[in-house]
Amino acid sequence: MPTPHYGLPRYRAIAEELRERIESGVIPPGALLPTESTLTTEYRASRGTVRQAIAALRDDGLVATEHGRGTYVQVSPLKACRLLESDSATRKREVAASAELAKLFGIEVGAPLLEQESIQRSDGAVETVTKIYKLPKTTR
Amino acid sequence: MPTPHYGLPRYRAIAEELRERIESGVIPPGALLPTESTLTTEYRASRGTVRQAIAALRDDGLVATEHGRGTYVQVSPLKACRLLESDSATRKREVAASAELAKLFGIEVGAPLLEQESIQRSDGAVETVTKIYKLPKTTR
DNA sequence: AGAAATTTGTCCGTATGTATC
DNA sequence: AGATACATACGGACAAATTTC
Repeated sequence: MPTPHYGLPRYRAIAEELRERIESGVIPPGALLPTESTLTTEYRASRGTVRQAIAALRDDGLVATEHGRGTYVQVSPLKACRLLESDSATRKREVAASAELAKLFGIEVGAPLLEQESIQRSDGAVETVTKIYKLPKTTR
Repeated sequence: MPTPHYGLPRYRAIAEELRERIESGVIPPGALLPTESTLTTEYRASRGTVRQAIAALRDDGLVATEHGRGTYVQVSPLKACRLLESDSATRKREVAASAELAKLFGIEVGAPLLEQESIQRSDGAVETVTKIYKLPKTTR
């Protein structure tokens, strides 16, 4: 049977489907995605196509794959905001905008920015450091 | 013929070979890489493997591929990254650890760290910039 | 400790679709 | 329109890491 792909490629469609499951919380951060062979039968796609879909999510940093283990859902940038509220290892401070950040926000270099830093540890070792930059409310 | 791969996977070996050609100037910036089918016969590898090698280079920002055209060597890996990514939503790159991050991760200042940056906009205006730092996992 | 099962990684070959020249 | 080149998709086979028994 041929392999036509009208519109969205299948691997992208599958990636979007999985992305929704993740972002809606059906598959929470830290949980394992269904195995490749499961997804293969679920979507009736070849393993290569499924792997391509997962690779797309991985490129976006949404998931991480480990050999022999599986593919884990990562703490996504958006959800990181919510995590900050409950996490203890979090800190807020005002910093001066770097050249890069200033350009992004469209402000002057050195202008004040609000930085929220969150540190995630595993067995005491720092695993991830998340920094969220926003404009101070006073400038809005 | 089976598929043994002692040590380095073939697609990585091919990627390294191509990287050398690029960085040594044999294939100058702006030039086209050999076509996939050419590389297929050159390395006696399947097209999928060649494409995997090219994808690796693309991930590093060393080349860019255009449908129906070919794969171009980028002007300057580092500079091109900054220029091209000014609009994209998320990007990954390797950065040198600042004093603060080095202390947190327990590494040396300037050691490589993986940074994933995510930009959230609202009506075109940058609202939030999220940066997630992790230790590079695999040996690069 | 060791064997088996599970799961992801690599590689091949083929066929067809789509964009560019 | 035809040729060239990259994109998508399938299926099969074996390798390597992890978990389970």
